[in-house]
Amino acid sequence: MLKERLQRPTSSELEILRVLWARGPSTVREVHEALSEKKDLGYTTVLKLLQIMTAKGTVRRDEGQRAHVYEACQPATETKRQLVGDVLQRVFEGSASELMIHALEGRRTSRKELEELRRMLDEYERRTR
Amino acid sequence: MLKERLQRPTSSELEILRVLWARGPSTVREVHEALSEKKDLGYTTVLKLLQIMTAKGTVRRDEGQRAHVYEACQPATETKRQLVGDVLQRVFEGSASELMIHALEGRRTSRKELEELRRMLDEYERRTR
DNA sequence: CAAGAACTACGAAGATTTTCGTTGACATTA
DNA sequence: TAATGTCAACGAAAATCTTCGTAGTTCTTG
Repeated sequence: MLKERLQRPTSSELEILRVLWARGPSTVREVHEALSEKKDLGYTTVLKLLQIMTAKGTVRRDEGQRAHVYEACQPATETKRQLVGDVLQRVFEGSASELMIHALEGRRTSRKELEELRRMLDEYERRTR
Repeated sequence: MLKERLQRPTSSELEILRVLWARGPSTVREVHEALSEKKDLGYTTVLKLLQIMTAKGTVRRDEGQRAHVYEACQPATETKRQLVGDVLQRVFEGSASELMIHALEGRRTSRKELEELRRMLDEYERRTR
């Protein structure tokens, strides 16, 4: 089942990916414990999710040990890009400024974050000039 | 069934909302025709979706005419805010600059769009100072 | 070694989404 | 007015997502 690109993790899958991104390769137990902080999920639920994600090619696993070790197939950045790119197209017809306007409304954005955003733009522009 | 806030339209629902946002209040036939440009959906599929969205409070309808007229309950901006806010939290832990970085990578962004982004930041800053 | 603990695999129930077919009401028109 | 077209309501199939329980296997340890 080769099918690298185009991940669209579901909501639960994303939660698991976030753990894997934060912790690096992890066992079911580790993912389950990390998730337990926030949600109350059964161990086998997490296991099943990881099995499904393996089938989908979202994660791969090392079966070397008895407790298999799971790892995201794509780097976090790539998946995040796809997720935001999806919203960008589906909601904002590709307009990054529309996206950002709506991201900034609906919350108080600190002076610091605005500076950061400007720095980002300079950086991006310099890099792609 | 009062439940104004917190819309999380599904993928299909979003497509319908986009038509309603673009056209304003519309009949099933009108929505169906607009969608047919892109996708191939049956008339009753669109009708059913609109009925479900009515039940969820996503749209309301005027039954004055034989062909009911549907309209989004929330202004487009509000729903878009919620959609992007959702991604902002779930994917980027609330960091707008992370969101923007990933939105810009994964595509070629024109000089024009970058200017627009800067203008938008200035505008936002001025407005919230 | 026997009992219990830690794991994976399976299957399946329940919820939600997506998509239509069918039916019956109402309207237009030949 | 009879045939044809346009609509909404319903129900329901198929696909996907979410969540576990159970069974069977492989350690660990008293």
